[in-house]
Amino acid sequence: MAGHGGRGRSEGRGRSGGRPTLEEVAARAGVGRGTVSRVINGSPRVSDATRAAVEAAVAELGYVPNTAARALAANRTDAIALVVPEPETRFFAEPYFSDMLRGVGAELSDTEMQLLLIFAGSDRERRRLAQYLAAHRVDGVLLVSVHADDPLPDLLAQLEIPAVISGPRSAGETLTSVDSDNYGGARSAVEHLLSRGRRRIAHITGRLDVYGAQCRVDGYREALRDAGYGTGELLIESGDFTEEGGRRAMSALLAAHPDLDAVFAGSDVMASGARQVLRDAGRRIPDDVALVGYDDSAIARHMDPPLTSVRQPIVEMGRAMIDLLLAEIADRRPAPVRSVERRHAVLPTELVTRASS
Amino acid sequence: MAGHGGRGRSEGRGRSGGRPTLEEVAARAGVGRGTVSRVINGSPRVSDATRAAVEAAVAELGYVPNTAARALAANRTDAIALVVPEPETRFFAEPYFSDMLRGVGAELSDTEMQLLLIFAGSDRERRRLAQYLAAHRVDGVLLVSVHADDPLPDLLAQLEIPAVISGPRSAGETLTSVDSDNYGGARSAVEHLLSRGRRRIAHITGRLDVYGAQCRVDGYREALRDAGYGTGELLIESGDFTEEGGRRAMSALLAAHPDLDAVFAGSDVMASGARQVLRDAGRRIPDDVALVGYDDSAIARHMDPPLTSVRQPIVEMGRAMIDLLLAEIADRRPAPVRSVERRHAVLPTELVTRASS
DNA sequence: AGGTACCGTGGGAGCGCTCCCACCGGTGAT
DNA sequence: ATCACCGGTGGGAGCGCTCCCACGGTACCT
Repeated sequence: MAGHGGRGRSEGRGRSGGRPTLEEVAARAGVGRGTVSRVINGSPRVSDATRAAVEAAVAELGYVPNTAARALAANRTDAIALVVPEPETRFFAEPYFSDMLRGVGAELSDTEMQLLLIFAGSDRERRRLAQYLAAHRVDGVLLVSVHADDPLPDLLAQLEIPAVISGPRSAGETLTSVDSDNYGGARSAVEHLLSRGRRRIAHITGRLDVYGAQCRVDGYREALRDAGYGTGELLIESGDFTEEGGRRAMSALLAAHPDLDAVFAGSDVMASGARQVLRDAGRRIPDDVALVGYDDSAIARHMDPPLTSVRQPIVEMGRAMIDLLLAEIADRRPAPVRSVERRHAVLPTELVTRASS
Repeated sequence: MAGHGGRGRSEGRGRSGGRPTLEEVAARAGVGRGTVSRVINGSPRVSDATRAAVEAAVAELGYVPNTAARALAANRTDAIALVVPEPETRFFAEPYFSDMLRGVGAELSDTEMQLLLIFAGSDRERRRLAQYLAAHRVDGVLLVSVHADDPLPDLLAQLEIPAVISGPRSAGETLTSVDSDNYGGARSAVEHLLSRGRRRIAHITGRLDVYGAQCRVDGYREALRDAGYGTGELLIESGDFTEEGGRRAMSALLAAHPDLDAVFAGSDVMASGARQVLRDAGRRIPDDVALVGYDDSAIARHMDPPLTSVRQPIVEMGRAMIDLLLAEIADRRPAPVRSVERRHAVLPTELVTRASS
């Protein structure tokens, strides 16, 4: 807290008060600055005896590296940001973020890296974030829940900041991405319904400008195609991930195909809307119509009857994001561009079977 | 991303790639480095014309200060930490933290300060935190939900890191603190019950090693004393902030004082436990026994009947914590010790009346 | 014996900023 | 006219670290 920059302190660098520096550790250990630096940073090019001497000096002096100095000299920050482009309320309300944070935190705990949580829900916060990124205050960025038209990914690319996105924006995502297997998850849901003897299976989609929702439609379509269904036998109605959307889609489906005996909804929330309409129409679940959702959220567990749903491995996705991001940061360290090919991790989903199907 | 330390880049500092530096801005504006620094930092000792010229150069070059360099030279980080000595799950589960974070974030948004969220639930995380603090990577610390025997406050004092605690650990708290008026909140609850004609009012306390719980007992005691009650007429039973504790305390109270007609519980959770016991004993709420809780949590709103409860201004407490912390940091900047007297803010509570009383 | 290799090491230079001192010219007091 | 003063300014020095070059020593080759 005491000494500041400037000449003002040239007289005797008193031992008391200030934190010890590399130089002081070096003097104590009877070696040079460079050697201490090598020990601190775990370089292998140090003899065991020297390393031991330095470590002793570090312990005696209670030396802790000055992060600012290191950041300045090495041009890195040892910090990464988890950017949440949502208002904070959403962050706390949805278990998705909590799980993600858990995975990220767990994977990061073996590291020297510091995680920053940044909300960018409002315009103001976004401007702040842009400033923050422009200042290169983080070595990399984790992007979750990004909308298709968000300018953030482009900004990151332009600033050449390593970034990993969860839920790619399209099949040709330019950023390194982590995703759950939406296609496979949808397939497993539909195949489950088929195996239960259902024959007229409808699908309520999410917003089709969301890539993941699109993949789920593909999974539905191909599962039925592989079961011998023709294109004309697909019962697809689009929702928008909301409960109201689920209700509307379900009403339309029921009107057009009164003989349907199963519904695969693209999210638990939409399944909840669908359930209301089915019940109002006098259809029993699962006796008359089987229902399957997606996300395996709290809604699914508390629905009446409990909802079969596709679980995404959110925690593992968080871990995977960190793995990829750290790799990308490491890659970029020596040469600006090396492995240009982007990496895309896709993690398996799991069908959680409950009474609704 | 390109240039590193060392001599390696001495040949021509090309405009492309690297971020502009203070020096470059100064050259562009035709002034000295010091002057640009003054403008950037809003010093008043700059003429309007010069300021305009510098600002133009900053805009043209897209200059953004290098945080690491500033931190190194000025010995500050422009960051503060919100330390949560709980596992992350608690953090997401309890609206307390969410509200607190909202207040803190709001108050900080006018500032250049960066907020770090640090969990210190496990031993491992705590060791990490200690290292973090020893490296002085933040200018100040916000401490929430700290237990009486936590060594963290001492560590902060020893490292001379400014800190503000929410919920002082005792009446003689050495750290600057922010609290809600537990005493006044309890008084208002009891006075409310008296005004509703209740005459035999019991109190279920929280853990008495928590200072706030102690204050609530004082409020209960003095409200009754001022209403003319003698010490012998106090009906106090201690809980431990848990639902089970609330049940136990309520059972004991009911056994000892079957004629009680009101209960003031030191938390909503304990009130919830008490309600179960009252109901099992055939007491109607509020007809036979009025019930009042503390915290005004979601539990209170969803209880049957909805629970009258004392609301704490958590968001405002968050704001107040930031105010005090920033003041403390500013104070300490020129002279290590100036205003030694600690500040303690106490914010008013509000009784939210519902059907249970 | 001389040459080459390599390991371990010391220390110069520089990262981009803040702080402070010195200096400038213009005022107002003497 | 002289001097002290003051607002405004330029730039040296230094913050603590990393990076890299240079250097001495040992080991191994020819």
